Amino acid sequence: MVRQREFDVDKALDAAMQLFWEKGYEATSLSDLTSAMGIQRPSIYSTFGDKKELFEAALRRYTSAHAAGIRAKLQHHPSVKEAFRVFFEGLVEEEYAGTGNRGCFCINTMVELAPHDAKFEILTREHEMYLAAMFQETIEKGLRSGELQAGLDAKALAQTLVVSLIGLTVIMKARPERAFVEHSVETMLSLIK
Amino acid sequence: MVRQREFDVDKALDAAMQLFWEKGYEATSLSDLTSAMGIQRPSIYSTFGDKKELFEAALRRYTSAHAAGIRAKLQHHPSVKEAFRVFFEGLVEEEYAGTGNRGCFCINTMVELAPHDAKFEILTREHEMYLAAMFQETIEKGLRSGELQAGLDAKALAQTLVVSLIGLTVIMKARPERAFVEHSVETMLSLIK
DNA sequence: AGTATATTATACCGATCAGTATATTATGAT
DNA sequence: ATCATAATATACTGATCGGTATAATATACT
Repeated sequence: MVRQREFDVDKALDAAMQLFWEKGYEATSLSDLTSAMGIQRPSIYSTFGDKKELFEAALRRYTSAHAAGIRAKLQHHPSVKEAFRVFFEGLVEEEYAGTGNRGCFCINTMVELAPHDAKFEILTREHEMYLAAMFQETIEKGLRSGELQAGLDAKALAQTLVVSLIGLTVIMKARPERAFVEHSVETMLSLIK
Repeated sequence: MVRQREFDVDKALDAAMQLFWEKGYEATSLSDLTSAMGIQRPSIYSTFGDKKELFEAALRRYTSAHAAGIRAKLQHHPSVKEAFRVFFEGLVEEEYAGTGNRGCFCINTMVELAPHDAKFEILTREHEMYLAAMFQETIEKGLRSGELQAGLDAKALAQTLVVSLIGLTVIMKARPERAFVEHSVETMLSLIK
């Protein structure tokens, strides 16, 4: 009965996500978006709404993929200590390997939009809280298995690791000497005992 | 021989700093700046150069004041542990007291500009390295006085505290429950032993 | 085949962007 | 008092911004 959409909504949203992730909200123009997404301006508006709504959709796409990725990494090793070590060291390795340096889309948004837009304050907070909950679950698993020493405060430690993760991600944007972040990672990991 | 400037360069730069600090580079327009600085557009260009140069001057002004402020706080207490405790707890108190929430201008710049502009990558990195050096000096003072236990790695700890400071500052933009950051601060401080 | 409907492409909207040309005004030396 | 100089205020530049009106195009049902 009607003409059907010619582009892949998912692929288009992914392209928008990549662009917003790299450049942020303000610095990304509608022209940038149409080029990257391979569709025309009216298609963006009819499918995703205005620029802010598209950004929100892109961020939601990012956070769910990001959370799923971290969950997978934390479950990859039977040892909780080893899982966290591989996770944090992999984070550093990833940032220093490539030339690009996008960091975390959610953290970028926390800095750029959360202080001026309640919707993104909530959205980014919820993501970080979700990460903290995953970290806490992982630590509690280590406590149950006896790998981690009893009496360790799983919640406080999980929250500390989230703060560290954010700090690491942000400082790497300034490209400090690798030893700087490696020392920090080592010290952080020493808290998981 | 010539007409003299009618506005206070320092006051104008301070107004620009406040604005860039609050809104970031892209979201601050020249019109915003002329309003806040109380001067006309050509006065900005003749005195400070273009928007990027003005931003750089504002950031430099911020980083020197910021570093001096932190130095003063770290030297305020004879006990190193107490000095760090007061510093970090004051940081949290400050953010949760007011309604506003600007965080740190340098961190904002690390996220917004450092990944795409080498000048700001260097500038922000140098500031964070300077903070790390101050932290390290403070820790070494505690080692010399015997307050801190011998064998403690002053450099690694200082770097970790800088990462934590950044993480705390950023997560507070998402306004998590205060207990979240307080737990993190407590855990961080436990590393200074 | 004809028609209703939604997607597409083009071109446009007023508003605002960073930056500047122009002309006026104020200063200090002669 | 005149003049050279620089700071000021106004108004403008072309470019780009986010968003949309319009018209052409393609589909699925009758």
